[in-house]
Amino acid sequence: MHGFDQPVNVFWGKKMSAQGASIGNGHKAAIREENEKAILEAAEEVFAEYGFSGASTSRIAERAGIPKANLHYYFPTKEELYRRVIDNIFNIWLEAANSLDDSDDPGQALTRYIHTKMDLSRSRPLGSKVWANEIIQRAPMIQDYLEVTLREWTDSRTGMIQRWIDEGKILPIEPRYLLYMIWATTQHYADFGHQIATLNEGRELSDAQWEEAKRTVTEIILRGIGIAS
Amino acid sequence: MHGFDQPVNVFWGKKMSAQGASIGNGHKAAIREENEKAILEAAEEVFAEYGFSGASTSRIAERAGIPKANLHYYFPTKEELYRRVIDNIFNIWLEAANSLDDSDDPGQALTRYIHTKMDLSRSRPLGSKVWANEIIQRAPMIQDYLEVTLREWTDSRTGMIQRWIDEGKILPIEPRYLLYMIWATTQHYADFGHQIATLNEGRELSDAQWEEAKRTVTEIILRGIGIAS
DNA sequence: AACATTCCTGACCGATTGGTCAGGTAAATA
DNA sequence: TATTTACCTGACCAATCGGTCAGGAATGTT
Repeated sequence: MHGFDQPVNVFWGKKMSAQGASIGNGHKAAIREENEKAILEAAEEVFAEYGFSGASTSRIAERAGIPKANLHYYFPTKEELYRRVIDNIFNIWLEAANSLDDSDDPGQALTRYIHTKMDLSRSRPLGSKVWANEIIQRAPMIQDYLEVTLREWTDSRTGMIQRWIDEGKILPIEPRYLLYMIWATTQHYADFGHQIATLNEGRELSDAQWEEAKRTVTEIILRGIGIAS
Repeated sequence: MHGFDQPVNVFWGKKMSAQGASIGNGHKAAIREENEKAILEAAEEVFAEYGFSGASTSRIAERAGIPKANLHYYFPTKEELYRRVIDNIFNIWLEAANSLDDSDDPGQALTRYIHTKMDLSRSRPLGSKVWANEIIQRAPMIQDYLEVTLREWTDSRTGMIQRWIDEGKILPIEPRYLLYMIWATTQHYADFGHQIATLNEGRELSDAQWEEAKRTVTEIILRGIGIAS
């Protein structure tokens, strides 16, 4: 993977070629920041594709362009690195979750939420895949997230939806299964993006196709719960 | 994992304890059938949870209750075993796919298809998970299935849906995205079953809850494309 | 210039990986 | 009963795994 038996001061040259040009200011803190970012990005890619057990630290290091030992300098264990990746993903998820609130009517609120989730599936598909892998594996690392944060959020939103039903704003359906449907449908475009691309003559959805998908999903769900469009 | 340094003819005793009582007729063919079945079941479990790269043959053998060497006697390579598992899953998927046909009106056809897919998610969640893992990993093993069989099936069904639209039986939506929505929503109950159970106070959905989920999903989708219910 | 701190990495470790093989046992055939 | 065939498995293999470590290089501080 790397050369060996080379003279010692080739290190400098190797470092440059491995890490690329520096970003500007020469602080140590900047080096740290830069390397941690590269590692976290590579880790998200590899964890998304292979899951926690299937991912190898050497593969992550390779994709980040650094030796494995250097990866372990910044992130002592694979688990620690994985937790950092999961943390980032969950925070992004939380942000999207906030877009579903009670500030306006059901149609606007749900449209905004569905669009936010769809956009997230396009801009950050890796996060969704890491999450999917984690759930498929029965959430060995994030069970606490599910039991606390996600449960509280879900309870509050099902309550909100139930109020919409009680006020006659939407048809009576079980709120939980509406939420699951929105999650499933929007995240499908990230998790199953490869299948969708394959069925699209091997190409990723174009901007226009993406907009049409968003529109179709939103229309079916809103009309499905009795909101005219 | 297994004992060692034991007298040779303990083999008999070990074999019995490892494989349990024989199923009846003592054909060699029966032994083969029985062992292959046990291995395939264990493999589906482990591949579902860890994906291809994350799964280990020793773990599969352990779960099947046989030594790893015996697993490799029946399935020489991990890849071969994986292909057999994938084959089984795809055949089941094909069976479900046949339930979406043109023999009756859109409402009945789609209701039957959604129910079949939902039932499959409950009875065979592992298959769905193996498939999900494979797609997330960009389908290294089943790309041919996607490009040929799945593509042909999808093209024929989108054509059928488009005809329904042209005949004014359902509202004009892009057929592809309707299919994706059905796949996403129904398979979500298998792939994300752990998350759903966690949000259900840690319990799997009861029979009644399952029926309500099916009803909710079907209602929203049918109403969403303009079929009254 | 001297020193301290942080960054960096080849070489290495024990454990586990997918897979092999010699040599055994059990069943089918003759 | 003798022989062929299929089944079974402990022990082993090279490769890879996650992780360590000694020690050199680069940077920051004085």
